[in-house]
Amino acid sequence: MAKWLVKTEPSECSIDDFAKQPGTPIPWDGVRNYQARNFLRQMAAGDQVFIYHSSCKHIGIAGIVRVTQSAYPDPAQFDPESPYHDPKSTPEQPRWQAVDMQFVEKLPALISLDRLKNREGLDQLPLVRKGSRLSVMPVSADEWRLILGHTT
DNA sequence: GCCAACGTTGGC
DNA sequence: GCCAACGTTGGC
Repeated sequence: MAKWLVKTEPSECSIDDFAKQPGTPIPWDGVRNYQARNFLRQMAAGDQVFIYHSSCKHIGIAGIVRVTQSAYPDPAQFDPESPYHDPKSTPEQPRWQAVDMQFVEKLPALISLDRLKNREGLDQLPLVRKGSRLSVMPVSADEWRLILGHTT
């Protein structure tokens, strides 16, 4: 089972929004970057995903969700009213994908970006690489374990 | 609010 | 195909 990390602004969708509806799949939509989209396409039901809070007061990994539905065309791309509308997308040739995810757990304590940067073994994780803006990325089993492993 | 780094667009 | 201009991301 593959593992992943996704970034989100908690004002948009936070781990608490998942926690409020523990049995309900929430669409992960609005991804408008090709590299991130390609990773979305590789997600399978059952995959676990770190939720990372960005552009906020407490930056870091806040919890875990899991994929309940693999990639399907993101409806927002067809909606002229949506900020995620893409006029170059058609139902025959959709450019963008969404997946559904649902709550697994909120971490007892946020794992801060600062801590992630200082952890050995995470140098290859795009999240901590200078200038990286990738919002959906794979996490290896080793990285996953390192991230959860120690909390000091 | 600032700004470095990045991705995309479009003229040539 | 190049690359300048522009818009966005995201930490600080």
